[in-house]
Order: sequence, then C-alpha cells, then structure tokens
Amino acid sequence: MKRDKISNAVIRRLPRYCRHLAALRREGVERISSSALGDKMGLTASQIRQDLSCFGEFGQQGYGYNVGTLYQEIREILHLNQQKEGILIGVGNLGRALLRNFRFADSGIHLAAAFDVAPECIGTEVNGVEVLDAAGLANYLDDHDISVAVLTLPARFAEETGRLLIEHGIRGIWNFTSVDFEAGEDHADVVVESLHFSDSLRVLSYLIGAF
Amino acid sequence: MKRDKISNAVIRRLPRYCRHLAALRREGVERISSSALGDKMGLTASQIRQDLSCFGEFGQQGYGYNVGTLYQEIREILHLNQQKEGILIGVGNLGRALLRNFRFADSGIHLAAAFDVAPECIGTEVNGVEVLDAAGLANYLDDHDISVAVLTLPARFAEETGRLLIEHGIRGIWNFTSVDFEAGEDHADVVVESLHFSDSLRVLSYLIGAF
DNA sequence: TAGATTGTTAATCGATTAACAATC
DNA sequence: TAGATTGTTAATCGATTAACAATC
Repeated sequence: MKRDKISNAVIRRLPRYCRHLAALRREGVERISSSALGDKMGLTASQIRQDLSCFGEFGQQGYGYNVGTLYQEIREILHLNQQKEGILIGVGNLGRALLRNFRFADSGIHLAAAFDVAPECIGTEVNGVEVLDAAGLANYLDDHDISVAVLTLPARFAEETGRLLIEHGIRGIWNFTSVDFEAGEDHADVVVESLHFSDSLRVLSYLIGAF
Repeated sequence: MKRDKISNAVIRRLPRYCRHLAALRREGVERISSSALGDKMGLTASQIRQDLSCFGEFGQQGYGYNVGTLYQEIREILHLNQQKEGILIGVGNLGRALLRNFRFADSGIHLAAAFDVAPECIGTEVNGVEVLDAAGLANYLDDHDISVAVLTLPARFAEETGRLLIEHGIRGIWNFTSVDFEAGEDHADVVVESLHFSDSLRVLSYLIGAF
C-alpha cells in the first residue's frame, strides 16, 4: 500500500470499478481475477492490478479478488459510505430532473436543501427536498455544514455563485454550467467537478467524423 | 499539418479551445498568443502549439493567432458547422430538460424528433420537437437519415435500445444512462459518448477527501 | 503438489514540456 | 531592423504493459 499521489487517470477509473463490481455482485459472482475483470471492462489485467495496488493489497494469489470485499474497499476509497451534506442551486429543468431521479445517496450525498430565485418555486418541495430563497444562501451556508453544492443554474450566475460558495466554505462543486472554474486562485482546496454537456456532444460530433 | 491519429487527450481539449475562443471573441479580443491563451486555460504555451499543429498551421510568427479565424478553424475540425440530424429517446425529466434548455444547434445537431413509451407523452411537443411512439423507432430510423441519438431513458432499457439503434445505422450515441456500452462488438464504427453522472459525483467525493 | 494469479519491478509507449531555428 | 512568437524537433515525464518471483 503506497499512498503517494494517485494519478487522475486512476481516480477516474475507480467509479467504473465500483459499477462493474456492483453488477458482478448482483449477478452472484463471488470472485474474479484481474484478467476476467479486465475483459469485462476493456482494461488489461496488468492495469487493474497496478490500479488497485495504489490503495492496498486486495487480492490473493491463485484466487483473484473477492467481489464483495473489493466492492466495499472501493466504496471506502471513494468515501461513498461517509454521508456528506449537499445543496442544489437552480431548480430549473435540469435541477428538477436531478432532484427527482438522481440517486445522490448512492454517491454518499444527502441533499439538505435546494435554492432558487423564482418566487413560485421557493417554498415548494421536490422529491422531499425543500426549495429555499437563494437570497438566503450565504446565511444558510454559515449555519449548516455543507460539503457539496450542485450547480444547475444559468451560466451567467455561475461565476458569482461559485465565489459565494467558496467564500462560505464549500468543499466541492458539482458543476453543470458551461463555466470553467479556472485555476485555484485563493481557495485552491475547493474541488470543482464539471460536466460540460456541450463539450461532450462536440467530442461526439468530432468522432463521428465528416460525411 | 499532420493527420495521423489524434490522441484522445487532444480531442477532449478541442471543445475547451472552442469555448475560450468564443469568449475572447465576444470580448472583442482580436489576436492572442499561445502563452496568453495558455494562461487563460491553464495549459502551457507549448501544449497549445503542439495541439493545434495536429490540424494545421493557424498562427503567425511574432503575431500569434487570430481569435476569429482560429475559432472558426476549430469549429470546422469539430464539424460543428455541418448539421447532423438527431433524435432524443426518453422524455423524462432529464430528456425534457435537454429538449427545453440545451442548445443542440451549437453543437451541429438538429433534433428531428423525440421518442417515449408513455401514452400521455406521445403526440405532445416539447420546445418544437414532436414526441413520437417509441414503438415506431426502428421504422423511423429506416425512413430518416439520423446520425445521433440522445439516450435519456431508464438504464434498464438502454442496452436493448442501443442495439436497435446500432442495427438501424446510427453513427453516434450520446449516452446519459449509467450503462457502459462496452467494446465495439459487431459495429465498432458506432461512437458512444457517455456522461456518467454518478461516476462524476463519485470522483468529486473522492477528491474532497475524508473529514 | 501443480496451477493459477497476485503485487511489483522493469520495459515500453505516449503525452507533455523545453528548446530553438525560422520568420512575421 | 529588433522583438515576438510560431511550428517542430528533442528531452522529459508519466502512464500503461510485460515479465516474473512469490505464494495461495
């Protein structure tokens, strides 16, 4: 177990391991070798062993890995079992879609509240999550221990809201706006994870090529 | 201009160049050097010049790059100016959010139709896009030249629908389900671009670390 | 025991960075 | 012209793959 600096490439593969192991477990598979898992995931056996060895020794010679154990280990590594409080900002179509359908709990997040500016939205409840007035966001953050903010508001408000979140001690921002929160600045410890829809679709556009 | 094999790392940076150049253009900036653009984007000047040289010679010694020209060049590279026909499958909360708010045209996609199974949804129109009966999907694909399918349906239908799409000649799948469309199989030429929300949030969970 | 499969070290491959001649 | 900045070649760095002794 070496705990140096885990490369980004490895980190991004962890949730995939998690998903595939969960599926194996559901199928009742008890053990799996690095090569079998590699076939399933489109990775080499070597890479899997290398990846896992960043975090510990989870396998056994001649046997392979126990699916259930490895699954739990990876959940631990990702801190999925440690519940973190989160808020969602911007209850538009996308925000609402996430509130209704996305299983935040499966990623270790409990949504404590949602925020919006629209009077007809404030005070309502979506899937058990109360929608509060965005004007009270700063105070709310001061009064509660919130780790993660989900940003699903219009791009033009993203920069300003991001700044406010950082000033009031947020630890991570799950960013659905097209804004790039650039290089650290004062609060280099805040993590921003962005899902840029249009970047993704444009990559697809590139990959399907010309006609 | 070398047209070998463009690496994935470079391809994923192209939409970012596109976004940053668009912003510069909006701000009225006419020219920019690789080092200034690098500062803005958090890349080295070297990397930017290396990236762009995969596609051509867009700069000028002692001057830098013309923002407008480079922007258009990158749009060309991504085929954003070539309109492709697309359909969206699964008009739930997320599908509806995309239909209403996402600017498909900005990524070169025209949404020709949407599909769902719910009787109360079929026949309606969302933001000018007609919702058709998913039972007629195969026939529709045979009758129209559709390049891209947006998958926003429940995970349990993803596999089956993906197969159908591939059989009926789709070129790209923009996948919002948690299903991994694995390794090529028969139709290795079909491109699948996935946005795995939960993978993304779990990476964030890892990065913010323990308490 | 013999076969299987690990964790790790070494070799290879690929991507990023640095250096610099060319030239606007 | 002198200064700036490109495109490209070479050097470095990092990630993936291969090999293998250890051992279940």
